[in-house]
Amino acid sequence: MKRQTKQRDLVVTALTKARGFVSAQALHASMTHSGSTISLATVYRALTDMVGEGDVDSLLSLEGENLYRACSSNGHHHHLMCRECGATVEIDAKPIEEWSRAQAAAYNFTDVEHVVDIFGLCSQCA
Amino acid sequence: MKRQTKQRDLVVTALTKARGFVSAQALHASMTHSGSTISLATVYRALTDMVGEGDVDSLLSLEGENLYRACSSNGHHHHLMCRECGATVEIDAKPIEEWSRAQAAAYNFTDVEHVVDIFGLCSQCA
DNA sequence: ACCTTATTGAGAAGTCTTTTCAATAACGCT
DNA sequence: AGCGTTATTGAAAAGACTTCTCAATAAGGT
Ligand SMILES: [Mn+2]
Ligand SMILES: [Mn+2]
Ligand SMILES: [Zn+2]
Ligand SMILES: [Zn+2]
Repeated sequence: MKRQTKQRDLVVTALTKARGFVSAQALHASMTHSGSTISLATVYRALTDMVGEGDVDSLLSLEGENLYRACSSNGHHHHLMCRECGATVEIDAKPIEEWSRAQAAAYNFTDVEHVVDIFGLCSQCA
Repeated sequence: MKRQTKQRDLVVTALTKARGFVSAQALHASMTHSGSTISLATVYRALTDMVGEGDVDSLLSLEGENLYRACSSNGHHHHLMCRECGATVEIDAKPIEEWSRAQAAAYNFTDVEHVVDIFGLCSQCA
């Protein structure tokens, strides 16, 4: 059975305090800076579990690094993210969903999933 | 000045023969299998250069690996790709471009770029 | 042919992530 | 509260992908 540990709680807290998407390493660094002695491996494990349970969103940065965020929206949605500070806006995109489905159907692709994210500079970082 | 080498030509040839998107490592493996003694580093260098010159498209797989393809379309476009065999369909997405711009503007984001790719199983792999 | 220097091959190194395994601690039970 | 089971942890090793280093090679202009 799944156990509730201090470490997992700390990861949740730290992730919630983060402004936007953060990497596992950045999160671990900030936790360490705050006095925690949690290991990097445990941060990775916690984030991976949370993503699997749907409590946390993840996406690949343009550099191929996994970033994580405790999103407020529950359902499927997309992101507009500042590539400088990580600030993130959650956006619904019904037209995208339709478009994606239509394209897949048109070319007889099944079991489809789409990656749709927008990266830019927020007004503060611009 | 840029020099034309046998190795670069071989990479172009191998990439063109590939059905869809392939990783640098897969491409190198297939070239090696075909008798070439080109080094992996050179394959990476060639692909990186070609992407920079706009002759080759690249995208991040869902696992975070860089994949490459010699696309037929010149301009900006997106991809519907089989996650099993790499087979790829190039798709225009005017509505997506508009939508992307609109979202960025609405939230005062500048210097935006979007990642829009659809992954699934092609009819053969399904 | 010769010279200059961009390019190559081979391996080392870098970065992100997962795995291993012995030690620890969460939680159900008494 | 005490106990036993076993999920979880920390630390280090390993794995995967990519880039870098540097001496040797070869492209291409003269
Ligand atoms: Mn989200
Ligand atoms: Mn393309
Ligand atoms: Zn910003
Ligand atoms: Zn396929």
